[in-house]
Amino acid sequence: MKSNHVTLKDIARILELSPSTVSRALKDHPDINEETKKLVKTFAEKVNYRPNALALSLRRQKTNTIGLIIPEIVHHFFSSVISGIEDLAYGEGYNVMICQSNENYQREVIDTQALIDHRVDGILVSVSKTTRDYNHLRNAYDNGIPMVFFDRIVEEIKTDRVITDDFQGAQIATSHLIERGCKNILHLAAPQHLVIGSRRKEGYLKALEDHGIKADEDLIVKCDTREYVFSLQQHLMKLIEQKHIDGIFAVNDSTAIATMQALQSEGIKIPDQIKVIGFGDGPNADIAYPPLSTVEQKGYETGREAMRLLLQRLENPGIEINFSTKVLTPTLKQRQST
Amino acid sequence: MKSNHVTLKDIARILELSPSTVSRALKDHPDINEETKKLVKTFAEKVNYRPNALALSLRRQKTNTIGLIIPEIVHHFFSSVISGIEDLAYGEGYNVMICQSNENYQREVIDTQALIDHRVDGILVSVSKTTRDYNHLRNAYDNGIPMVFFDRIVEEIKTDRVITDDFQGAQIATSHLIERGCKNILHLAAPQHLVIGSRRKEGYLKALEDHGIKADEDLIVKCDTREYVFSLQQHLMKLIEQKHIDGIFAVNDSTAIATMQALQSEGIKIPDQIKVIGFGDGPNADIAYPPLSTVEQKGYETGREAMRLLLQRLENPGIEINFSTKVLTPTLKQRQST
DNA sequence: GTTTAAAAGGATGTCGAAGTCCTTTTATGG
DNA sequence: CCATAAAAGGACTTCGACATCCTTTTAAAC
Repeated sequence: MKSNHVTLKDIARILELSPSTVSRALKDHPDINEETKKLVKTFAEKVNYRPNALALSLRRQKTNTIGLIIPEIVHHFFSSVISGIEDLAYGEGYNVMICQSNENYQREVIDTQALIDHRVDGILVSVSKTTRDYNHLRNAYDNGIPMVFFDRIVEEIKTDRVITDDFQGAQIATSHLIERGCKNILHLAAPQHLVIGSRRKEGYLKALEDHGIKADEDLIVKCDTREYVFSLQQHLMKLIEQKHIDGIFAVNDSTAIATMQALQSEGIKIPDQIKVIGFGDGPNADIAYPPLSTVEQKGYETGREAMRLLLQRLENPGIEINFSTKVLTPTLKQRQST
Repeated sequence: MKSNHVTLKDIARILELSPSTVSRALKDHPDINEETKKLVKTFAEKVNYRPNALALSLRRQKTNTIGLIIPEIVHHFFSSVISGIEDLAYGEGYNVMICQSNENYQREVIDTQALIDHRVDGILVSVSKTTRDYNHLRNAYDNGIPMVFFDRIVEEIKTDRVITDDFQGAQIATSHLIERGCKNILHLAAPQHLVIGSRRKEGYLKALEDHGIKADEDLIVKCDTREYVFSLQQHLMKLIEQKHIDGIFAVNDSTAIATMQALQSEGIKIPDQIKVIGFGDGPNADIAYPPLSTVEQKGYETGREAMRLLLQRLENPGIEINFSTKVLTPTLKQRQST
């Protein structure tokens, strides 16, 4: 069993024509006789001829492939992004080459290089958490490959971007808790060196301020994973009792869900005694008990927008378009936890 | 900003050498003087020269890319599979081209064709639920592209396979329910034209038989998605009442979880009144209320094994190796729903 | 009967890399 | 001093598709 792809030359040899003629017959070139065209087309169909994409790309200097660098496919947000990108890309005749950095800087560098080596027409990137140096991306950029950053952007590199308004999202979430009657709201926060960490905290503080509630530094706890919640369980319980916590805004859904589970194991009723809200709206929110209210982060739209911005550049080569930043506003998705 | 990739010819022109010399200098060919080599290498490094992967693939008749066709990336099982595949592939110098069929036959056909067009060296496939015709895959096969099926295999095409022992998994799950005291066990099944659908049903039946319980065709309901559960809710409730159902084995976790939610909304206590077990063990099982007992399906291992089988063929071209089927045995993961 | 052009198709070069073959220069042996 | 070979590097070809340029045949025009 060996590779046996049919080429133009093969067809030409068998039909006793020149490769040029076969090529033109297949693309309805006026110089070719109708009879000949029919003959060639019928035969090509019969032997299942398909032009070699590599040869085409090499010749055309265009691969019709775009590269995607993404931290982790397992996260629902990112897999939704992929769908958004693909749906648009496919429609326009582009393929997507997906690379998973696994939140690993080294891998991200290798992936970027692989995409450049394959001469992708454009790159969509969401950088890994561990990436501090951006030379690999700048390199792609310098090679003239259009790039669009989404979600985890690199501020140092000026290009198109698609981001979620984390500040406003957090504000919406916190305001919602306040409107549902919460007075003492705990915020489980992400590390402050991450943009989402600080922005979401700021939104939380802004909402408190807007409603005339004094912020309390003790009510902001660094805790952004499921495991973290359980290891802090004792501490959190003490805090809840001392501060009469009646609402919790967690920086992401899985932390929010773990928190609900921890509280329930201590006999606390949700939402009656404490209301909980998350951020992100993956499918977990629906599965949790009670279903989790959260702020919906639009993965599919993020992908679509990023691809749209990229296509704009690819379809208008040579035309200078000012870089734009698309900000998506997350929306409240109320369920039974608030 | 235009594409400005450096080529061998560019380097040759600037250094006033021939392209051949530059090519050989870069690969340490003995015919080239050390001085020249150093000159070329230094310069190549400086201008960030990277060979064009397209040109290389065309010349070598090998792309070092393998194609992956997968139903839906959002599913935890499949994204784990991807990780398993990538970890092995990267190490061996292969890139992975991921295509998502979205459980859509048409898309799967297009994806397969795209992979063939790109002349991937091999293909890993898990077929979509809606695929009934396998000509697109047979086509790839006839083109001499090695294939490995995983999880959702096609029995008609003889090639390497990696599957989970669905029969045994279902048997383990059902036996577990019986051992926990269930007498009337409902099975929410996948379509029977899917191998996982029929095998899991058979495992369920075998477990009943082993424990001397008579099977009842009415207790096998085709229902394999979250949405399906809610649309069948009335019907299921009637069935549960009439048949005194005390245990449910769902063909996958999300169906199991949705079922628990549906039952709970009708006031039924889990596991006290009805015990529920799923299949797959994604991260959702831990989040569900109560945490879902399930049969652990090994996504990462599945991907690794599939890639391993494919590599075996790619690294031994021309050598005939008998097709093998690797069967992974799932294990019981008991939580609080049983 | 010759000019002219349209119709139909072939030959050649290009994209980028690299293997095969060929040429030039220099050194060594007899 | 010539023969021979090693050292160093260039020319040519190939992978597959296709665009550009070139050739042949035939029919129309004068």
